[in-house]
Amino acid sequence: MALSRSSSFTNDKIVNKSNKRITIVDIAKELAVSPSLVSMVLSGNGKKNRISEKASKRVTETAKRMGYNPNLLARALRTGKTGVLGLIVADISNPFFATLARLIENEASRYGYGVMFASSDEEAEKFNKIGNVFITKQVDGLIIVPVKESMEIISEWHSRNIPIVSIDRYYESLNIPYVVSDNFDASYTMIKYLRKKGHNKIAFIVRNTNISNFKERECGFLACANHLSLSSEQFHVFKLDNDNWKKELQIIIDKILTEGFDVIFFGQNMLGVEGLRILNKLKIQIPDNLGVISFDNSDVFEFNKPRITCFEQPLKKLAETTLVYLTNIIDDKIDDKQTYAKFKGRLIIRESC
Amino acid sequence: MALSRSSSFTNDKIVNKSNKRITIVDIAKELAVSPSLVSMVLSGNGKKNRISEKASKRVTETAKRMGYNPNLLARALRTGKTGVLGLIVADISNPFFATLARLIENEASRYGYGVMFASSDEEAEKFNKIGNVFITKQVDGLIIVPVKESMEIISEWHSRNIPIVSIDRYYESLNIPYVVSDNFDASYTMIKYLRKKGHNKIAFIVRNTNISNFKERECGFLACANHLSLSSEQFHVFKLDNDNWKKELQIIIDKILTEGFDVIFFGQNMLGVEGLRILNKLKIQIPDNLGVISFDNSDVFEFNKPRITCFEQPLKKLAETTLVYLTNIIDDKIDDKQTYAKFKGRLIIRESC
DNA sequence: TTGTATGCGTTATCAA
DNA sequence: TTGATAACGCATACAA
Repeated sequence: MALSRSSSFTNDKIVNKSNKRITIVDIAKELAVSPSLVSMVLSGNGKKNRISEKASKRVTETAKRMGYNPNLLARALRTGKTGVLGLIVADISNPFFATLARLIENEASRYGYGVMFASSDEEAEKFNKIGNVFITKQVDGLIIVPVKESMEIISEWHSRNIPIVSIDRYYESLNIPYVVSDNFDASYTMIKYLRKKGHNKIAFIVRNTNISNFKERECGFLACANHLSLSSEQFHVFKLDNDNWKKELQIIIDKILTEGFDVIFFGQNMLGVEGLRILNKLKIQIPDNLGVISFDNSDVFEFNKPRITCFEQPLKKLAETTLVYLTNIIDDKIDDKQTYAKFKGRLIIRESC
Repeated sequence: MALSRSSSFTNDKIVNKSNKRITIVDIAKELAVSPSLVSMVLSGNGKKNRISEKASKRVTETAKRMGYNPNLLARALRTGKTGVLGLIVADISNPFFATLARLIENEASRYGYGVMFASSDEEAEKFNKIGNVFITKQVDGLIIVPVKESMEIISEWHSRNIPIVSIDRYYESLNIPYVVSDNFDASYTMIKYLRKKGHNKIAFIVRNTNISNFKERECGFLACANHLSLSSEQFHVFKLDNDNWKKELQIIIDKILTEGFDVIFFGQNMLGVEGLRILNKLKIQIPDNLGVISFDNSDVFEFNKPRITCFEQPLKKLAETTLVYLTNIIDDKIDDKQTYAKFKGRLIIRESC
């Protein structure tokens, strides 16, 4: 390969010397027309600018022949559009977010966007830093999973007119479009199911944070408990602080076991997986000694024995709608105020309760 | 913070109204110096260009005061460096790649790079398209997981002098740096372990492709079988074509069960998970009726009952080394020929065999 | 329907 | 040690 003198590949270095990148100017020269004409055609605005069919054709053809590739950087500098979206999740290695990321990737590419990602680890500081990096890199829009204490950060971005859609979680008081599942309904449904199955003493474990999704799960839980006239002995909410939550979880589970709850309701994917790890280690018999139900689906819940009943979020819908919203904001097609979507998920009944 | 009027955050809106983006020209005017001086200081080349301490300080200070943010697009257009890396994995929603992506994200950010990702779904066509999008977007480098039939595509990119590091898989004949685990050793180790446990008839399931990792796993398997003088009845390699592999897997597993193999060796994470799903559905007793061992670790393998013995890859090392290589190539610090790293992983012994 | 001129914000070259 | 000026490649308002 390195020997063939005539191949355009192998000559790259040599060719590069004489032959810099092909630009619209080169094409214009070749055709003896103006660069602007070429630009209009090649940027897809030929029709809009009423360029003649013939001229258009000539341009596109020689562009192809000369091996023209638009310099997106130059275009971006000029137009302010990079064609890149920024995605901030809590942790891309968490299957929940990885799945979400994949769906978002698919949708984004349908609209011609690439996506940069980064993980916040649920830390506001990282969240802030990442977002600012994205903004500095001039992403056209941001898809964010808010974290604890991130409201002001997001608000600040919003005030700079960065197109943002919040996914999975949201801040009601921010006028930022959001796409979430109906966590209230989900909790409610799950509790009703537990009651129907005859469970009498329910332990609900959730993160101690004001983030919408966790809060709504808790509210759904409490509302349903209230609606079903459960006494305060029949249910309890256990809250985990973010730092060192694994240790706390261990302690809470010990407590739950000694206090004779008959079912644990994990308020999140990660809590469910980690909780299950602990329960398995303790060799707790599920569902005989203890029922288990968890938010979010996961391969783990399917492979654990017994398989774990859970509530699956409609991730595909979330991703789809998020991109509809975001592209609309970017294209100035919607007022971003009060735009939101809430989708219902589904209970997947298995053997754990 | 939100109350302090002097904070740069709260004043942002007010500033934004009257004030378009602050550029080095604005700063230059303010200080009555030339834009080039400002540029030199702000781009960190002050020392190199022997700008006086005093001038440097004045520039940085007023830049901060005026709320200057460099326009990375303009810089990128000028320098040709975007500060973005492109990552092509087979599927970001696959926990194996999601974990890898997270580790790469961490490393990349240490070097000041952002990362765009996309999934090839093991399809050469998508792989090609994605990579070209990345290149068009002028990423500074590419981290790729090659797929079947992707050699020429990669070679073409390489010939265009795109910095590339291949991870997890590689093409020997391409002079492209790669970072992989020692798949040969892994297979070898696993088989030796199986033999030691007394297994006599081993079914090895792997994808039918020439991609390095799968090929080496197969070679390791065969070499070890040979080394241990296994007869041809004592082992067999089953190969799956990519399209519709799930159905094929089902058929192969049926065959394995009827032909009385006493252990299945899954040559990949996904095969292991899907295979296990099938075995569980058939209510096969593991390890009594059939032993199971798989490549790659996974939560599923930990939660399945019995837990699945597997071989874990040293993902962190892969990610670290990949970024060392890639940044070196980008900075022209190494000759990219014949640079590679192979790391050994570890066997995780559990109850499935 | 086409062409001209200018700017996007930086950096790099050269001269002072 | 600093400044003037020319690119980087493209898109657009305006003129023809």
